[in-house]
Amino acid sequence: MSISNEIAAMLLSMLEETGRAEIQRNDFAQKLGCVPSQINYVISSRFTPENGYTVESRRGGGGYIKITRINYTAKEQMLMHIINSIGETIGEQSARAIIINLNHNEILSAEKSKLIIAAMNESCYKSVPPEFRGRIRASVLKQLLLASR
Amino acid sequence: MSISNEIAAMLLSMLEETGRAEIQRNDFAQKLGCVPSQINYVISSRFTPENGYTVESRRGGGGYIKITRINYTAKEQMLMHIINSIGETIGEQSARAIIINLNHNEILSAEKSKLIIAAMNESCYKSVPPEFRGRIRASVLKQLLLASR
DNA sequence: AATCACAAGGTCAAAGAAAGTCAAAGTCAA
DNA sequence: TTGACTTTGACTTTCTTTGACCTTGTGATT
Repeated sequence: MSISNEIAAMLLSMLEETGRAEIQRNDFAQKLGCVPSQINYVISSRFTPENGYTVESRRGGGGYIKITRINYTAKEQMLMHIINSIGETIGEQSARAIIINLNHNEILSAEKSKLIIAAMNESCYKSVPPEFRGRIRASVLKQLLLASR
Repeated sequence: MSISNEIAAMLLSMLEETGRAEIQRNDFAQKLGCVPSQINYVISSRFTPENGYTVESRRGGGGYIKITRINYTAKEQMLMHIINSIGETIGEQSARAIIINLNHNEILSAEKSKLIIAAMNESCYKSVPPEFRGRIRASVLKQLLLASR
């Protein structure tokens, strides 16, 4: 298990309890035995809007970093919003993040999520040159999401 | 007995126990006395969708390779049979026919069928030269069927 | 008010750690 | 003796870890 994963797990468990995670970067890094900037790395690689999180922070004395889960009220609109936000091309990891997030928000059932994730698997696109893969993956994802309503 | 067979046997025995095998490529290769890339060879030659396996992986620190196998009930056998009957490439109409058929035989729910049919839509593959389309469609279909149980 | 020191957090690029790709070379049975 | 399957290793891509340096906020001193 990598340190980044532990950091993420720690933050997730805080989010679990109270719906938000508020930390002081240096303290937190110290507690987990890593350099402070690694906290930023973890946040920017795992607690993205795509993953359903927002992040606020403040510098200076008494500074902090606060992570909250995005709470979508209109679920149907969220789907459309997400579909529209998908660009011309997408990678397996990002696609996966989107699906997991939708599942988290109960917009996609576990079963459907599983299917869609399967269709995002890189192995599906092996037969085509790399520069094409993201484009097709994006189209397939959009079609699947549209059909999932 | 070739090394590749030993690697496969090792993975199979892991799968036996829990239905999934998770390894770290370099460690595993070391333990078995082969070069890391041979693990990829074994996986891509033996743990294919046609054989009922799905593979996920991550690179970088803390990376891994995870193999899962489907269970073998009557319906799954049926599915595997179908998956194996799909060739290297498939057109939208044939794909659609297969799915509708599976749905009629109650092997696929209406909801799942709808999703899979959406992913077979020619419009998904427009961004890629025609000669590639059938191939990707076939891989996507196989993955989806595999994940549909 | 202007300045200064300190206390946060932010950025970025280099180095490290894993897995993926590909093609050349080797093996072996038909 | 050819053709399918294996083995190997150089090179690539992706993800993580680290640290030097930057920016911003707070409070104390002039």
